[in-house]
Order: sequence, then structure tokens, then C-alpha cells
Amino acid sequence: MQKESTTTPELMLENQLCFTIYACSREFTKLYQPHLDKIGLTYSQYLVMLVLWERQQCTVKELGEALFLDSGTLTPLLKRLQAAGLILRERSLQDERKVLISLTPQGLALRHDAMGIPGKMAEGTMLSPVEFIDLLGQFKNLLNRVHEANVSNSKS
Amino acid sequence: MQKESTTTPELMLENQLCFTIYACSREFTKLYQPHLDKIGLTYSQYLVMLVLWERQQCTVKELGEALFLDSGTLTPLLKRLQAAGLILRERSLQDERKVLISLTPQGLALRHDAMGIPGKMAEGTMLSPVEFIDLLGQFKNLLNRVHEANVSNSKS
DNA sequence: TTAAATTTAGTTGTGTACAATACAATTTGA
DNA sequence: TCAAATTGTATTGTACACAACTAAATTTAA
Repeated sequence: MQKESTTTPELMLENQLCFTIYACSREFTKLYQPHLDKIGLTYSQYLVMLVLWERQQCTVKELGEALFLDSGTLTPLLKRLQAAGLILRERSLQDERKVLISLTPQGLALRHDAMGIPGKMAEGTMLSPVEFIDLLGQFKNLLNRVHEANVSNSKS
Repeated sequence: MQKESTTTPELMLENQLCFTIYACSREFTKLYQPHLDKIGLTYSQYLVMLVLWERQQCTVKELGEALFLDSGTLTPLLKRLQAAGLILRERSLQDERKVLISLTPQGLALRHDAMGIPGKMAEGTMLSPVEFIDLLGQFKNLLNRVHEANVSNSKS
């Protein structure tokens, strides 16, 4: 006795790993939103700030490599962060193709306002530290595999 | 001897579960793209078609519930699928607030062209069936938790 | 050296995402 | 029963994502 279906199991939404990840990503963004609203950042802008809080200064290319984003996404986003007074954008004197991104004092200061956010997220998902580490490891492994597959696709 | 850092571990990009998921989601979309290009669909449109191949007909609201998307996203996407001749959009006669989405013969036929895609994705990620099932279960569990957190946020 | 190839950002165009709002159809409650 | 609340979809505005392309600066190789 089979369940009536007009499609094959491989094409069913509930069996799609990619859809689960895609939906999960958007639900996470929603979970961040009220906290990011308080400090005036979008989720993507928050990720850029995380990189800058670690590195003080980097190029657009380095940001793109860290975040898996290209210049078509980053350029307008960085202009908005500049307009908000959080970052500086200046051409490198050594190599004028490069644009150096750095924090303003306000951008640096915003880190203190952001420090509570990871804790709030952990609360929201109710993951134990062990579960968190375990999931993070599995996702990173999967990310590496899919990224490698894309890299080898783009080479051929 | 501590590693020099200007930020706290909680705010480091490599420790963000959400970022790993977000990047993973976009890398998966890239992995689909060459295959979806062949059948003329975007990734989001492919997800809508998956639902319709299962259900034949549903309302915009039901699509949104299945995909975690709202009408602001679905309405223009559905108009493009209609323009491509893959679906029909018609007001319900019983309740004129509802818009019924159904497949055209071309939309139904496209399923045959899509059937090879899940296999190509499995190849790309090089996951064994056991790994696949295991990951899918874990991510579904996480999706449920985050979704529940958002639902209870929106109620308060 | 100097023309060709490469690197790095920026621009343009298409397609999502989603909050906020609008509006018409339906349901509910005094 | 009929005004108020709810429901379902569409519209508007902002902000990504990314492919394809442009342009300028740098590197390379003959």
C-alpha cells in the first residue's frame, strides 16, 4: 500500500536538504532582526562588521572571500555602511585597484552594542553548547564540500 | 599565550552558526544554477514547482506556508511563472480573496526535465545516503526550533 | 619595454526577500 | 443585521545576491 503521490520522492519538498537549509537561513535572519534593528544594521551588514571587528582593515576582495560575496553585492552595501558613518573606504596608495575598508570610531564602538547578540541567539534556538559545536562542525563540513564542488565547476 | 584578537570569540565569523548556514544556502543555490538554467527556472521558482508537482493546485497562502515565504515575494515570482506559461493564477469562485495556483500542461511536463536534478546534487555534495538522511534530520530539527522561536516572538 | 593577460572594483539588470501598507472579501459578535 | 475584526492577496520601498560587463591599474612575458 503506497502513499498516493503525483511526484517522485526525490522531488518532494520535505526531502530537499537544500530547501531545509535555505528556509533555516531565512528564519535565522528573522531571529536576528529585532536585535540588529536596535543597532541599525541589516544581517548582511552585521556580517561585514564582524569581519572588520576582527581585522580592523581589509580590501573588498578579502571581505568577499570571507563572506562568499562578490563586489556586486558588497559595493552598495559598503556605501551604505559608509553613509551611516561606520566605515571608511579609501583607495590603496600601493595598488590603486584595491579599496581599503576600515572602521571609524563609531564603527568600532558599535561592537560593544553587538556583544549581547550571540547570547540572545543561543537563547532563541535553545541549543546546548555541545549541540551548537556539533551542528557548527557539520555545517562547516557541508559548506566546504558544496563550495569545493562550485569551485571545480567554475574551473571546467 | 593567547591568540591576539581585537574581538571576542562570540563575535568571530568562524563561530557563527547562522553565517555558516547562510553561506551554505547560497553555495547550494550556485550548485543548482547550471541545472536549473537548462529548464529555465530560478531556485525559488524550482521550489514553487516542487510544491505544485505534489499538490496540483493550492492557494498563494498555502505555498507561502510550505516555503516560509510571504505574498510580497510570491506574487511577482508567480507572475513570472505565469508569463512563462508554467502555471495558472485564478481567483477562487468560493472565496474571491483566494488565488488558486495550478499547473499548465507545460508546467506538469517540466517535471520530467527536473527529475535528474536531485541526483546531480547528490553527486556534487558527495554525501552518502546515510549522511544525507542524518543531516536532513538535524537541519529539520534546527529549522523547527528557529521557526518556533520566531512564531513566539511575533505573538508577543 | 610594451602589448597582452590578469586583477580589482564598480555598474547594470534581473530576481528575490520582507516590512509596511492598502484593499476587497469574508466572518464574527453585540 | 450590520459594524468591526479578520483574512488573503497585491503594492511599494529598501536591501540584498549575482551574472555579465566595463574600466582602470598592475603584472607578465616575449
